[in-house]
Amino acid sequence: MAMNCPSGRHDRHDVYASLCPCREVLDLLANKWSALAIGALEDGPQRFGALRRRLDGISPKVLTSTLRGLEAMGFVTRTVFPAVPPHVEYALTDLGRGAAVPLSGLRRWVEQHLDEITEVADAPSAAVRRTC
Amino acid sequence: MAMNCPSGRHDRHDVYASLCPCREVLDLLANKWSALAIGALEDGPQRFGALRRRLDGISPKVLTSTLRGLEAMGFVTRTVFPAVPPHVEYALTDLGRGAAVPLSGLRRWVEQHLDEITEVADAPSAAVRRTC
DNA sequence: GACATTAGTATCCGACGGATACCATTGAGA
DNA sequence: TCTCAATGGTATCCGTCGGATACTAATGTC
Repeated sequence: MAMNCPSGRHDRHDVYASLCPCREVLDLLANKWSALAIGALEDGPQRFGALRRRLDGISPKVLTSTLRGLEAMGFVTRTVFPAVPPHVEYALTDLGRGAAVPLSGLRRWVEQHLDEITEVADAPSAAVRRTC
Repeated sequence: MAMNCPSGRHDRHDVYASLCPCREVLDLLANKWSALAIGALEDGPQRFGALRRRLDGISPKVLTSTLRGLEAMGFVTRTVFPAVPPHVEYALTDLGRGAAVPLSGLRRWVEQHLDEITEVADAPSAAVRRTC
């Protein structure tokens, strides 16, 4: 149970240490929209509008801030093609492709176990709709 | 690219469909504190205070609401032992143990790749502290 | 001249996260 | 007897964030 981070140099990081930068990264990735955006970009580079449609229900403001956050940490690149109307492409970096692996695992787990979850969450004041 | 959910009965769920209950589940699990709490509970049942200490930096209010959310969806159980001072134990359900797998993957990935991330996020206005 | 397209930004509002203070109850210690 | 610590929260306040909606610039097309 090492508290590795708070004390200077180290080569083992710990998401359970509040001062470890891990926390910021976890906060960025452990987020509904980030998980969906990175997953969408696994199919190849996408334009803003395509992501907006794929991430059904996201508002443009939130999509912008999600992508800016991912860009700032080096998970995606943003490429502007000078054209009118504007043409901007977002793509995963190598780092982004790496992060996509555990995130895909999470998305897949949720999809595959939803039925069990709704079953369980059923009895007490149903926090989850049962049918789509 | 199936939009499986919005139309009644189905046995394939899709986190990319805004109306699929998947979304609520993903929103609950794809969250910093949920990921940490479920990870902490993998070591066995824990009391409120122990979780509070383990999830370094969480406020009691947020810990309560996180645990209540996980309980409502059937990922953790809450057991009250009638005693003074109060004694309450939180534990993973089978479902919670299942969800813990991809979440561990995500936490581990972040810890193992933090150095690359800070390196990349370095050049532009460093959104991430480099040392702990 | 009117309209569609694209990648956002501007604005408003309510919900949520985070920080802090506080509570009830009892056993142990002074 | 008085005081203190321990536990599992709740109450309160405040700033940030998410979500919804409207709007913009610049150009090609009809």
